[in-house]
Formats: sequence, structure tokens, C-alpha cells
Amino acid sequence: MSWKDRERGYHHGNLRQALIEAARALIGEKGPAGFTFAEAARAAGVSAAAPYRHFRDRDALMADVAAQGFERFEAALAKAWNEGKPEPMIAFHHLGRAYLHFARTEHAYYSAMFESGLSPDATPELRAASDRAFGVLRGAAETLCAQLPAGKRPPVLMVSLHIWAISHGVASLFGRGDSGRRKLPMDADELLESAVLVYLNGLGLGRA
Amino acid sequence: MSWKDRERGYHHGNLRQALIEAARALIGEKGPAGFTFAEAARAAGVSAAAPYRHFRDRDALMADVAAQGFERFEAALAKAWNEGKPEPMIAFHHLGRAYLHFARTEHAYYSAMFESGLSPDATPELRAASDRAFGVLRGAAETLCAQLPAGKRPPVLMVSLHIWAISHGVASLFGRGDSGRRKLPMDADELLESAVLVYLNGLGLGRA
DNA sequence: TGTACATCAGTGAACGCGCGTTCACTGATGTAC
DNA sequence: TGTACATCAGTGAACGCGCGTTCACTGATGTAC
Repeated sequence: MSWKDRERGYHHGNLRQALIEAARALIGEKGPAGFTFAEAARAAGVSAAAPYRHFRDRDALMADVAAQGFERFEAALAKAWNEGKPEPMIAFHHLGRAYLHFARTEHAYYSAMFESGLSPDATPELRAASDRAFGVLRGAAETLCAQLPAGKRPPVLMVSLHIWAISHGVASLFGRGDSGRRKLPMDADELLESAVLVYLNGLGLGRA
Repeated sequence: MSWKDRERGYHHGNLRQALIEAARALIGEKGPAGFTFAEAARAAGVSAAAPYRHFRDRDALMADVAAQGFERFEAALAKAWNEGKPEPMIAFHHLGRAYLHFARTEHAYYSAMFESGLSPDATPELRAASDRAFGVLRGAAETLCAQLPAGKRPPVLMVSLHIWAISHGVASLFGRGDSGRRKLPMDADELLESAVLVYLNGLGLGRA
């Protein structure tokens, strides 16, 4: 926003970040395949050769968009979960809403993170950011599992992967703001909430 | 396969289908964004102008790939479900395996169907094929719900969407044959099976 | 405080390339008689 | 059975375009003295 408007001299001063933002905006408009190195440069108001000072190629730029997406995703999830306060089940509900909210309002990031065809190992930074975001889900699953009697506790990793899969499935099939959405009598929030309630009930975590 | 090898004259004879297959193969190699009209023509052994006799543009070709994918998907799911025989829970288990198996072995189709950025309404044929495939899941959900006492029956549509979301979530996060996979101590089949068992248990459909 | 210099981010021109799209065409096929 | 003709699928040449990438360059910034 600011860098386009503000007068700038020969040096941009913040080109790396400007390119990431340009790429994210273009992904938002035209899908994960919808941006080009040259286009991102143009959007940042810079010559086509300039991006090479900061990124080896298009994939490196994409990886940085995705990594930044995971960082914001982690922050959004952590804030919603809020360490399980005031009460784990309520916090967990908030977590699910935040997941869908992020996928919907930041679907450019979400695309870069999950639908760009990028390997999670493309970059150590990407890998680490992705792991940290998943860590929030895992922590939440841990807290919930701890509420079960010791003999009935399922593996925490498994539960967190289940939750992730359900959330991602709902988000990518029904939670898109864009044209990919299908028309249904219930929305993504309702679907995720009901699915998770049934799932938790299946674990033995019925509503108190 | 056959059309590349076989000697052909001026007329290809089956270009439409050959282009669909070429596009599918290219998607399989390079992801949903990884084919081009010209490339598909080349792969089919035909001039770059030839595809225009059969498809308006790249998107129309993509839509046909996706529609064909949904048809095969439906066939694979229907065969696995086998009308709930020999026993609904067992057939349902087969259905889940078939879902993942299709996503893994036919991931080019799966990409075209779910990750190409194509609207489900791009084409009436696509829409119809997609609905028929979902119909198999819905039918299975119906049979399972019917096993519950009348007062405890959840809405069938909701249950089928839940199942779809879980399956899609597991398939797209953990079930890829390609580089997108994450390394985990359990595989996609185990994750889907365990998630569905917990979910069904939550519905009141614990193992007999 | 001022000057010289090293560093480095961004320029702009250039290149080859493959794509999408159009066009008048041509050769194969099938059908009417 | 043979001939004339209509149909239509595929050709190949042409076009303009934007992309990726390189290169020697230039102008701004900061630092040493």
C-alpha cells in the first residue's frame, strides 16, 4: 500500500517485502498459478530485473509468501486458542472459527500455503513456519486429550492430524470466498463446528 | 497410448480424447497449472491449431479433464461401496480406501477436479458429474444414518459433507504421492480410517 | 565537517522463446446417384 | 462399381505478446579518515 504511493528514489528501500505483498495480491486475484515474476515486479513499481536481487526465481518468492502466510496463520490460531482459556472446549471452538476465518479472508496466503504445489520442504524457513503453525493445533489437541481418563487417551499426534484434516477439508471444499464454492444449505462454520462436535463426542469428550 | 504409436493419416480420428489424456498426463507431471494448450497439442502429435476444433480454450479442456475425472471417481466409489454389501460398515470402510486410492493413483484427475481453480459450475457436464460422484457418498451416509434410531438421526446431507471433508482433508494433506507429502508416523489410510471411526462413534455408530 | 571511496540496489536494453490465436489452405472421408 | 461433391478435421505459416534472464550500467547510501 504505502510503497506504491510514497515517492521513492532510485532505491526502493523495501522491495523484498513489496514483492511478497504484490505476489500475495496477485495470487488472491488469479489463483496460486496467477502470478509471474515480471508481474510482481510491475506491481511493485520496479523493473523486471530488480526481483533477482532478492529472489532466485518465482518459486523462491512463492516460498516466502507461503512462509509469511504460515507465520500469520500461527499468530491467528494462537490468539484464538489463547492457551485454552477460558475453558478448553470454548477455546477449541474459537480455534476452529479462526482456522476458517483465515482461510476465507486470507485465501491468497492459504493458497500459497496449501495449493501452490510447493513442497513443505522447499525452504527450511517454510518448513519451520509450517511446523510452528501446526504446533498450535497440536497443543490444543494435547490439552483436550488430557481431559480424558488416562486409559482412554488416544495419541495426541493422531488427534491433531484429524483436526487439521477436518478443518482443511471443510475450508478447501466449502470455505472459499471465491468461485470455487458450492452452494449448500449450511455454511462452512456450521459444518466445521458440527463435524468437530461429533468427532469430539466420538473421543468421549461430549459437552459437559 | 495407442494414438501416439499407431500410424495415422491426415485425420487423427480421436483427437478430442487424445487431448484430454495428454492434458491429464501433463497435470500429473507438473501440477494443475502445468499444461498449456500448445503443449497438449504437441503431446497428442498434432499442430498447435488443431485443438481449436474441439475446445474453445484451455479452460474448456481442463473442464473436460475434470468431468472425466469425476466420472471415474464415481465409478470407483460406487464399486467400492457396492450398495452397502456385504455389510454397511465394511462397505463404508471400502469406500474410504477407494477415495484415498483414487486421490493417490489418479492424482492428476484429482488435481483437475479439486485444485485447478475451476468452478464446479464451469460446465453443466462438470457440475453433473461432480454431483453424481457426491451422490455415492450421500447414499452411503444415508444407509449408515438409517441404522440409528429415528430420534437420533442427524441430517444425511450434513453427515455426507462431513465425510467428504474428512476424506478430502486427509487426501490433500497426507495422501499425495508427490512431493507435497509430509512425513508422518502414520499413513493416510490409517488416518482416514481412525478419523472416520471416531466420527461414526460420535454419531452413535460404534462397532457392533 | 568534508571528502573519497566501496557497496549495493535498481535500471533499461537486449536476447531468445513459447504461447495463444487467426487464417486460407488441403487432404481424407463419406455419401448421393 | 465408379464418379462427383460436400463436409470437416488438421495444417503450417504468420502475428503480436509477455516472460525469464543476462548484462554493463548508474545512482544512492554509508563509512573511513
